[in-house]
Amino acid sequence: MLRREYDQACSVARSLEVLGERWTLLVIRDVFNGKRRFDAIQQDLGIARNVLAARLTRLVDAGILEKRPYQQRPTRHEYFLTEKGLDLWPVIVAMMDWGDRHLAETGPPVVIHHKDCGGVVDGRGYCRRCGERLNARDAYAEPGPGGAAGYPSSTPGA
Amino acid sequence: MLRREYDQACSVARSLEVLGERWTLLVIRDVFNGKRRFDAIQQDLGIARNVLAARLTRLVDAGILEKRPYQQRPTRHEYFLTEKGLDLWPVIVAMMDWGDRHLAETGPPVVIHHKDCGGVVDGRGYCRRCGERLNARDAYAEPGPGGAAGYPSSTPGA
DNA sequence: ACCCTAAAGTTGCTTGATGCAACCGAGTGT
DNA sequence: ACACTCGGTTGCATCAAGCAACTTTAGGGT
Repeated sequence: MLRREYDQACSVARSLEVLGERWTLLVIRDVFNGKRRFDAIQQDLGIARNVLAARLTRLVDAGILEKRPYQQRPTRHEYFLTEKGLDLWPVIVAMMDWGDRHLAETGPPVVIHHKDCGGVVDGRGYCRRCGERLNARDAYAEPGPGGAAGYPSSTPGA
Repeated sequence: MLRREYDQACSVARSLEVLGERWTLLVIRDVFNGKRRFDAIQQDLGIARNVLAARLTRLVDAGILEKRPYQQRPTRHEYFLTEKGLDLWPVIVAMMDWGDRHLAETGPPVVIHHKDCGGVVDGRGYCRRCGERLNARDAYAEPGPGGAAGYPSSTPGA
């Protein structure tokens, strides 16, 4: 990105300075869906490896992801969402809902469910069945009628 | 953008194919805030004119903005949000809320209010005072304690 | 010993999107 | 006649993204 900053007194602009680069939100979505390792994300997105490395370090620097070693010698790490990262859940949900309603012809490829009651989650992050207002930890994703592969019933790890 | 498509069966990815380019969401935010003309948006964002032209035609093609002439000879137009564009309001609200909570040190630069009761709108697009679930037409933006210039009490035109 | 595989990147080169400034065309103001 | 406005378009330079090859530290097979 040429000039990374948008220089605006606006929280949308400030958010986009961190999230607005190509691939960034899809990387975050993958981590939400339980893909925590470099190669898993790289293969899922088909993103260039150098670009993925740049995005991950930037997200770690921004406090959105956390890098944790899961083995030594050789050291291998996984990426987890921090609280700040988990707070992005409503953004992802709102964007998914908009795409479901305006871009998906064959129905939603992915449906989000409420863990406690199994109800479907709406575009504002509320459970359609019990009406509860949810956060990232209260929900899980599953393939929908639009047919998405690679969507395990994953929970956002923290 | 090199490969515009992310090629994923996911509504987040499909939404980002339209919205994910640099500047696009800020252009939409400006139209939400009543900036409907080319030069108004260009001066507010400091975006290159050719890039703004490209974004606007793409957003019109995508059915998010609508181009309407407001005078003849010479023909001048304004850009308005369509229903599809107005439906992006929850995305903007969620992103603004995240930035307010995690990036704004001096308080929110902009606060969204409920037209009917004047209450403040939360990150899910609900009125904190009367509890109503709101849409774009129910709300207006005003400068907040974080100090944002150029935020008239504007309503999203349609 | 030797070869293959794996994870998590790094390096170098090419391609394409962005930034900048200048220009254009139709009409208005003085 | 001249400058000015709005809504762009054109040309060129720069920087980010894409791609493939390479690296490091290990384990497994023969």
